[in-house]
Amino acid sequence: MFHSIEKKVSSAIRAHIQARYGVDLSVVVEQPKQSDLGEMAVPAAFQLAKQLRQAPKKIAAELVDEIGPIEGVARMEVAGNGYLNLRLDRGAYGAALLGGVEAEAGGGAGKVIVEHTNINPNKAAHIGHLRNATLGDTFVRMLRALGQRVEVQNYIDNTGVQVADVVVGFHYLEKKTAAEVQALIADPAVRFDFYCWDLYARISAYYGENPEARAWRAETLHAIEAGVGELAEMAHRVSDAIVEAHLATMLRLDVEYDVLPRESEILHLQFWASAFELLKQRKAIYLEIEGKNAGCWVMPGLSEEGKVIVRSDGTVTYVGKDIAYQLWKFGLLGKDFYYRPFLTYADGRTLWVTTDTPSESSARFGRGERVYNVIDARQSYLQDVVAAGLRGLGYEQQAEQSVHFSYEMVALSPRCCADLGIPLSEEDRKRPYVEVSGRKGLGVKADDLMDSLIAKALEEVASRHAEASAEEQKRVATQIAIGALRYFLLKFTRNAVIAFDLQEALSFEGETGPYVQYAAVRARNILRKLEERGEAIPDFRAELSGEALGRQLQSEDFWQVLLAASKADWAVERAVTAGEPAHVAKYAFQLAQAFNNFYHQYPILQEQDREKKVFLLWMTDFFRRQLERTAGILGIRVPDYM
RNA sequence: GCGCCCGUAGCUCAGUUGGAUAGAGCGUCUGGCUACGAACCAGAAGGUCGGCAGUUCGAAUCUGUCCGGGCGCACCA
Repeated sequence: MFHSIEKKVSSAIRAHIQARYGVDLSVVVEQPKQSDLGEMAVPAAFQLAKQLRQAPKKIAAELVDEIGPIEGVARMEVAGNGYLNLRLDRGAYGAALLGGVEAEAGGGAGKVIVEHTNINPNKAAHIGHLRNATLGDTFVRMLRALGQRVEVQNYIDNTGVQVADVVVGFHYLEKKTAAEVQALIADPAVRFDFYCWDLYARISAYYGENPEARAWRAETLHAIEAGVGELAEMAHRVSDAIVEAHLATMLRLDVEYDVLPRESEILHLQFWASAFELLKQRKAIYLEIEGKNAGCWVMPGLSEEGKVIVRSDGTVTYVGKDIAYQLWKFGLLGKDFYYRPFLTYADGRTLWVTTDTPSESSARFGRGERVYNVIDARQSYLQDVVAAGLRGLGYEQQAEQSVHFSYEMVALSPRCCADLGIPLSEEDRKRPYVEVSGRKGLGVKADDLMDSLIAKALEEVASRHAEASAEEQKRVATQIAIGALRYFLLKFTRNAVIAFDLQEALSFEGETGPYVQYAAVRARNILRKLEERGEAIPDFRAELSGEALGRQLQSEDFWQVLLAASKADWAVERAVTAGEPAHVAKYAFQLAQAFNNFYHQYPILQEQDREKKVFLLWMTDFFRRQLERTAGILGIRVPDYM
């Protein structure tokens, strides 16, 4: 609603300026700093001032006088040194919202692929992985809210070094057979992903003290690649079990995927061989004959010596495989996976996994028009190499459409380490934050964190709703805990390093998920109470005329709340453009804040004037819908009560 | 050495791509429960936007430079 008026305003002013001054100006519409300045501000006169060599104030005055009426706009005035401030026709605006005139869903025609999570399947997920998944999942929800077709991929590196290391741990350190590992996986008393977390830290430490043990890793990697024998069998069991654990962890956060492309299939279906041929044919890489990279296939341009893609022993590097995978995502590889169903989500959607054996399934993935890779900022160099690979092959457009959706790492604050009993060196204690390290087993496990949050929320719920059943309390507490966690991870912009602090994350007050949930719960409570007292929810469209809306919206308070609530789509659209889920989180918080204020100031159910009461109830209902929708985009559920 | 990111209230962070008097949460202090449940609301204090120079009507935002911190730059992934 807001957005469509904004567009009308922009094009009307642009057309007028074109006709009157012969200048084509892209007219920007801003939000005034203070609400009493109106709903929209246009700084066009400042831009025109340069070209026309006239005072901005004079130009602005001319514009106000000469532009005819714009639909939906009640008044236009000059403010400050030359701002054009606009005030909307409140009655008409309210009537349009009441009538349910909603913005046309206008996503792009092509499919967008978002790849996120991508955790090595060799140990439990930690908070860094949660930031990745929450950012990716929220961005997916944002795109879908705008009507965009989106495919969610979670890449599984099930044949890599990290899986190999855990296998080495089982085989060489613990002397376990594949069958024994399988028994461990099946043992309900063992958290297998937690077990591997510790084992991975142990084997990493062991390599440090016994460098010769790295030969075990090489041997294991070969076995995995060949796909036969005890070690390969074990790798399979381990990675499959950990993938299931990761999916379960993510499901607690309401994060779901469409397909799991796996490294093993990329290997078996020879994706690399196809990509290698392309790269050679189109001369995107060359065989180095001298220097330190002699004997390697190298991609030029990124640094003086270039980036090695194929090693002198003929094996391909990780980036090389990533280029092949990226080509597949755009449908440029000339090869495809086979797929089989992996699991079915509660809403009936199927999660597919790649396979190398031909199957009947008609599932098809990839062929995206635009690809977002949610990967942390430390890998930006490698993402640049992948994009350079596409360019080298002549796929300039696809390189443009490959977006490294980067974010900074989650580290631990020194205080948090102390709280968790993690010993720190003298040096680390002075740092602003300490980096999480899987190799050192240093970090906060995702499931542990969620458990702590749920326990804390449960205390609060139990103290307020002792009458509710234990099961119900648990459900509400879980929704609150997850809301708190997702909001916490989303409220920072992507390039801020999060110095994770347990006490801060456990907070349910102030700018938090529960604050947002609470506002929506309060709105619901009003409507529920009304019905409990035997009153029906009024037929808003029948009872509220345009005049009535205009009358009620004279109140600055009411108008501001309604205006804020009507901007949900506008906020999401801007956030998508900026690539910042944090902007949606901020909007949700501000909306909740506006409502809490309104709620406190106006006792709606006590209102005696019928028109006003109906109006206030409508506002409440409208607010509730908008906030629930926005919370949903953030992946935050609204509990039945709090 | 080269590249990227960061530096804004005591702390943690926003700041609509160059606009109006720089904002929020936490913390501190003051006040508010008649259930539309206070996981809330109202108010106060708190700033040389790291420093300097430049670009222009106008800079937290752009450029240069310096200071301080972080992360990358493998025939690892």
